[in-house]
Amino acid sequence: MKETRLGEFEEVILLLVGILGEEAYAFNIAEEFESQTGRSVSIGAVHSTLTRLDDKGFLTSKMGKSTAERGGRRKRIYTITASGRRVLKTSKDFRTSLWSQFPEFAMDKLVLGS
Amino acid sequence: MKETRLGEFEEVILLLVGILGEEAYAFNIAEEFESQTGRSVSIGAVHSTLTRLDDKGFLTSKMGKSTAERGGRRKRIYTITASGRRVLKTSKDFRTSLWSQFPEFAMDKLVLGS
DNA sequence: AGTATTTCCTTCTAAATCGTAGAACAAATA
DNA sequence: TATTTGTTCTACGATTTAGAAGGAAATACT
Repeated sequence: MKETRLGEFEEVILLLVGILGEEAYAFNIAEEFESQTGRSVSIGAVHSTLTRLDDKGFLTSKMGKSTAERGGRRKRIYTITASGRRVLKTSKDFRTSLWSQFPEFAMDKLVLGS
Repeated sequence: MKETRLGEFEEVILLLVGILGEEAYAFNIAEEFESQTGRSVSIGAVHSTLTRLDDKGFLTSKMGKSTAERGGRRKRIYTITASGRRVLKTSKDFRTSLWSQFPEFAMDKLVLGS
């Protein structure tokens, strides 16, 4: 429950949990990660990070219902906490501030998504 | 010279080097870091990160002249490389993309610096 | 002038936390 | 029971963090 720092991988995973909403469970997160970054991750990496994020209080989890698809095992669904949102926001604001001070990126503010 | 991943602290330090320009030497970077983040860093942390960033080819360094102030020892000035710029840009674009997908942050795009 | 002291800054050493991979295990359907 | 979806456990390398040790230039002191 100690609010420590957020590593780079941790931050991405936390954001992905926020983006995926009800679909935020390890396997899915790993797939989303790969499709968004193009780089591959091991499922173990995602799981241990999720656990660490949970320990820090940035997210909580609950077991979901098992679905009716073949092998559809019960999933552990993760949800971002208020504390998690806060740390993400802080991180975002900080980076935005830094970028705006770096001459080369300063004007990128207006060219989002290019 | 292997272009590996960029940790969260590494990214901030690299950005700070870009922002500080000719004044980018360890001590100064550490001070700038503290004033911008409010969190304290040990000088050793900065130095080892700078060295690692150098190894990865994201920045280079050269010894500067000693200044005329008391104790004004020669500084090692760091400069960001093209590869460093590239990795920062990639990281920035990636984060921007993720944030825009997180409902809660999606519209923050227009409210920079708040 | 010559030496000690202070200040600014880097290098080295060590330890804790984060990031990564993959094997082992569990539950549901066919 | 075989296959598929998923989680939990075990380990190790890389990043992050701290602080001690060392070194050079400017100032203070005799």
